[in-house]
Amino acid sequence: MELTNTSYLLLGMLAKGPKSGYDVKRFADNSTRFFWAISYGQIYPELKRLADAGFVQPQAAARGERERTVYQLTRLGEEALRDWVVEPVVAPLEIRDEMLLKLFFSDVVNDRDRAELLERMQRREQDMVARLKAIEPIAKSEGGAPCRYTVLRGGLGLHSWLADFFAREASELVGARVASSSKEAGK
Amino acid sequence: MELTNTSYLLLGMLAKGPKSGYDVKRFADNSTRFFWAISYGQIYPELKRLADAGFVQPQAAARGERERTVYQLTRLGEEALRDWVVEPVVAPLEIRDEMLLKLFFSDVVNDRDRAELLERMQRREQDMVARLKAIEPIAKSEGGAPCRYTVLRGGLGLHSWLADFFAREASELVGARVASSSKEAGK
DNA sequence: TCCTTCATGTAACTAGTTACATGATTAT
DNA sequence: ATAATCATGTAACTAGTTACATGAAGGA
Repeated sequence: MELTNTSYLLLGMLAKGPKSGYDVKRFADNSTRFFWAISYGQIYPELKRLADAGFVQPQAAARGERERTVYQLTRLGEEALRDWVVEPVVAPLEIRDEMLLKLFFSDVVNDRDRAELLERMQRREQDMVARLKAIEPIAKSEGGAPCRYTVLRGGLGLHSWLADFFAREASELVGARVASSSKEAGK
Repeated sequence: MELTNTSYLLLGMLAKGPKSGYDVKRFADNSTRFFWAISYGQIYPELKRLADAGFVQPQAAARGERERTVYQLTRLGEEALRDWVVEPVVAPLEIRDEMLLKLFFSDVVNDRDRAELLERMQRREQDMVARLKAIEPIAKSEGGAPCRYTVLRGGLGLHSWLADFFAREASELVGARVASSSKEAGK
């Protein structure tokens, strides 16, 4: 069976202890989703595939009347995960950003509109920094998983840098606009 | 007709002058592809759709026997592009990174393997910086399109920051390993 | 009582990539 | 010669999202 990165995401999640599909989603939304998003439409079918192939072991774990299945990583799953982590491939960091695309083409609008776009982008990054900071204490305290914290600090630094960059570019534009309009006024 | 971000990418490209599908791809691979990749499988059908809807105007532009169609932005296309750029939506910056995913789960491997992963990630970012630097002179000299250069500087700063971060993390790991092994030796 | 969270799932859809085919032109 | 680039296209595929359905449990 062919394992995709999304499969390994699931294996990795289960390496931290048995989880239901719901648990995985909840945890992923506070961690991996910032560099590898995942939806229920992938999680549930993929957990079944992984179970069929013996990488994970399903266990009934109902709470009262409410059904619940948790999956536990098998020996095979552990090995597959480790093999994947150490496999020396170099994959690109992929970025998709509609706002950056707008910025790239924003020569077709005036400075004021471009400055507003930059300010929106700055705010977006600030918001992201705030979100990441909110989960920092949890990530920090997670014993036995220092990597989560490392990755979080990376994201924090990255988005902080971007916030600064957009702020700088925006204020430069506004500054230039003020300067030229005062020149206009001085004429 | 519903326009997607990919449609606007094409309109934006044509705003810089009439281009064939091939031209668009070539230009995109040196610019937008770092934050919005695009393939022929999207370009050619989408150019036709845009032409049908009147956003672009196809023109036969064969070179010798070799067929060639260039597309020119229409008034309608220009307006659609401008409207899209100024439309005040806040979209997230999406990242997908297999290596970061590996790093996140790398608690399951030893320090040495993790350090190697970090070094590979550092090299990847360095390579990206080199690639971006190679196109810097072109982007800088492009008269009338300062935004391309702005975005490029952003990418350059971003990947430089990441290269430093991974280098720092890697050397910290290696340092700790050396320190602990010398402690072992000192016993 | 009603809202939120817990919990599982799938069908339909959208976006995007890969791999291929075809053939002219230009550079080595 | 022949390799690289120019140029257009599509069919098949893969990945991933969205929207929906169902219903129990727990807290306000």
